[in-house]
Amino acid sequence: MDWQALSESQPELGLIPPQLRTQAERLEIKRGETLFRVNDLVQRVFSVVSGEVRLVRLDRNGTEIVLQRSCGGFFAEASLGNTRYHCDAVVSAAGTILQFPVDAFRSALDEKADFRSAWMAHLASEVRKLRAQCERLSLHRAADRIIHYIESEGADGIINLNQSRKAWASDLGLSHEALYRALSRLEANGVLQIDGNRISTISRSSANSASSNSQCRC
Amino acid sequence: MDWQALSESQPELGLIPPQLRTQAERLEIKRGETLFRVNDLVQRVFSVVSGEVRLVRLDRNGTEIVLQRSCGGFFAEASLGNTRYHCDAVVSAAGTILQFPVDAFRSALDEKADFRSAWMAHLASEVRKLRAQCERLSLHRAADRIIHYIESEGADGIINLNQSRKAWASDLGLSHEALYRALSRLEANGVLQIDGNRISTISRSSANSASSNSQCRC
DNA sequence: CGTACTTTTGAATCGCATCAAATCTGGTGG
DNA sequence: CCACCAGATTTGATGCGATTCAAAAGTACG
Repeated sequence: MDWQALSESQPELGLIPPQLRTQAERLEIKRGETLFRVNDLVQRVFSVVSGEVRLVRLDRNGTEIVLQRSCGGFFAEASLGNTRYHCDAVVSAAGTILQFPVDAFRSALDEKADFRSAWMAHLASEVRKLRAQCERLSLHRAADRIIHYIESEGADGIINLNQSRKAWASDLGLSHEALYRALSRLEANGVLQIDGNRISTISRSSANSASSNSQCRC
Repeated sequence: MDWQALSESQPELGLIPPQLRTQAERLEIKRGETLFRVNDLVQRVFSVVSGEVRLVRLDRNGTEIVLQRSCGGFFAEASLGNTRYHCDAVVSAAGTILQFPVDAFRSALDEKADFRSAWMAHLASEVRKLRAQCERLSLHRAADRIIHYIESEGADGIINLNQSRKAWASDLGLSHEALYRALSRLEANGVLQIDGNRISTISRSSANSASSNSQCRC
């Protein structure tokens, strides 16, 4: 398995120690397939390489509640601490995944101090990113979400998108039409400079500091 | 310090080992105060007991980008892995916080296997909750977010709210008016049963399974 | 060249935010 | 106990912005 190439697209795979790598299995997944179901014993840890996997829960009426859509990287990390799953994992777009035996994963975390701290750093970084994404999604205007994304995910107000605008729109919780329109409006208003996948904010001379008058969450 | 009472309102404080507890400091915080700034050295780890703290970043025009609003529990967990902060921490509602020396925190994680796995489980659980919240916030209709909340945070379609509806509305990324209206509409339509803070979904006999025709994120 | 997908623009509709105001609630002090 | 106040809860009216449906143009790839 080409861990070099894999780690470039999925940085968290770079954390995996050599011994654990040898126990990884590559798996082709087809749309509609189920990787695990509620109450199944946790026996593997999964990472999406390509395609999409959804964690879903069915309510009493059979309505699907999506808990997570994963297009890359580990998912259901909390399963490491549980014996059984609390949701189903369904493939929503064909692709490939990696799977590790959960016992080997757990003992690697126990024994390898390096891996352990790398894994904790990975989790903490996920938490940070997700918190920012929640704040972004709670903004109501498309333009605000775009600016928030650039300022929080980019560097110095500049970002290089590594995904299509349609996928970005989905990240931002917007329809792709809304994203396209907001982008061109922001460019027309001189707020953004757009050059293909390189998008940057333009600093206005009238820099008045933020008001910070918004309501508290609690 | 009354760790018993603290752990009841902030479960993650229950993880802290005795030795680390002795090094905790309680701190009263006032609105407008700054706990740390960008590029400050990471010297403490913080947990909100009451009030609200925001992690913010200022863009080139001085506009405030909110990365996180914390009304309880640890915040800026990623600072444990960094030497300097990447944002400011500003008090947006007066209250009290706990602070731990970061060195003591790190060595406790190194030395105490129990604390370490509890902390990893805490982080993984945060990741799970935040992913579900992101999915929830990417739903467009108020009713969908409410149902999603009940099904993902509650048990068996029943939830006991431990916060005001106004605070819940903020969690859901809705105005409180929109939440009130959606709740009474759902109750009138026989979808929800509302009894004070106990809210439950009602299973309809016409249980047709989910369609799962929604677009992929990628 | 054809196919599948993304990007782009248009028009109509829907749902939520916002502003406003009234009522209800719990807690404080006289 | 009651008056009072700060919040939370509730209802109404209005406007805006995003979704949705539709369709055309651009683009990558076999």
